[in-house]
Amino acid sequence: MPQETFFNLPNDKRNLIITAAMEEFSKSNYNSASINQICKKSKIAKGSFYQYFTDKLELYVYIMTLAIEEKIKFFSSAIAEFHTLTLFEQFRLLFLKGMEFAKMHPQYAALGEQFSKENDGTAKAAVIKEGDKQAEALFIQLIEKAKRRGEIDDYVDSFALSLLLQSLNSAVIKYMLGQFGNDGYKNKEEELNHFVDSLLSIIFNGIQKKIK
Amino acid sequence: MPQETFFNLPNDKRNLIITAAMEEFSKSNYNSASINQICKKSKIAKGSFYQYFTDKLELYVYIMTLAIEEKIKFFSSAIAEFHTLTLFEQFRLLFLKGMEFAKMHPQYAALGEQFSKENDGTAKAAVIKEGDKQAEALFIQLIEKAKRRGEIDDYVDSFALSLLLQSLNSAVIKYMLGQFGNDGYKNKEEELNHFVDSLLSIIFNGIQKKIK
DNA sequence: TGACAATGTGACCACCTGGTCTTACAATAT
DNA sequence: ATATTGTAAGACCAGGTGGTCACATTGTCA
Repeated sequence: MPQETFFNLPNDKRNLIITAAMEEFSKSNYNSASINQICKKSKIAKGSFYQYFTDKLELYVYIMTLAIEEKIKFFSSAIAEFHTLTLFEQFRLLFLKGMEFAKMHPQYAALGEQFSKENDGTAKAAVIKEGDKQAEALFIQLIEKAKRRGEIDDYVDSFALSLLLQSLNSAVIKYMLGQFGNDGYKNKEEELNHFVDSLLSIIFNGIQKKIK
Repeated sequence: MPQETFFNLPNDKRNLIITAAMEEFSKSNYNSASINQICKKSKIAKGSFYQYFTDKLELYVYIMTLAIEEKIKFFSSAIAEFHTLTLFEQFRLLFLKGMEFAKMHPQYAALGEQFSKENDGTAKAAVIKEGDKQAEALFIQLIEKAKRRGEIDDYVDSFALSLLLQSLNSAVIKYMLGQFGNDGYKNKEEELNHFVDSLLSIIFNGIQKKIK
């Protein structure tokens, strides 16, 4: 957590620092990200920075925590209504929400992308601390429940399916981040929806030609 | 390409440099990887290094090219017999070969992993140059052919399926690299085979409960 | 043996890094 | 008016970076 001096700052200045740090950490990994650049961008002196944060790691953890909190907040409403949905609808919602999140908060999504590529073990561990593997746990939970409801075949390997969904999810987000940012992604809504449906159709129906 | 002085080197010395560079580039990304460390590890002077390579980028491209060539060589025999196989068998072979490659050449696989995470656009572009998207092209080609043979349903979105397979492929390799390297992975053959079959079963048969 | 070219060497360069520390300033309390 | 406190500031530090260069060493041919 930052020092209190940081929270005593006028909102504008504090937000400027946060913005600058987010830009830097979504552009470069932990080692390559530069405190000097963040100071320059947010127009504060080096000495001031070290009165707000004890070191680089504290800033990194703080920024990542902000992104994670935002994402949880964004998804919580969707997850709340999960119990009323079939597994297909649950996955669909998860994918679409993920894409919507990346569209609405590309900065946060980019931070997440960068974090997933992070090499520095210390930095990664400091962010994760305890509650990691949430995504995997969530997927597996949904799958097992659907099995019990008889929605999907028992022979499906829950872990394999969970891994598949996770990697697919991140691939889609990465693909989206690549597409957006440059040109406008408006009016692509329909196209994206269709794409998600194609993916889910494969997973649910398989690709093998059915014998009729 | 390295300078001729590099190729005039005795094999031992040249290989030592290559090994050291591979270790460094698979541990750190382009920016963080250190020429000084590579020199120290391979016991050559800084000045000598710059007689073999004009700059860091040349070394990086050279090392990555070696890894790519090795991978292509490794896969080429498998791809040669593709026309005799069904799509399911093709995918299965591709996955198993990929895992075998990561097992036999963890160093090369780690280099590939690091490259997929690379932030530095210049370094990435220098390695890719023209012939990227080979994996995607290969997958799509296989899928389209299988469609024409009537092996899989026409309604399957080729691009979606290709993205699914790619992301799955990298996830499996990443999972394997995480497992191996530390403890021995011997005797895990059966477990890995089963895992691949689970994944392929999902893709081919779907997860939805069949009405009998 | 001597001359010449090729190669090895590490001190050195400018620049950048995360982090410190002394000084300067502003506001408040006495 | 003075002392105390909280903060802004940026010069400075040790250490690392990619890259250079003058010099030492070696090998080869005459």
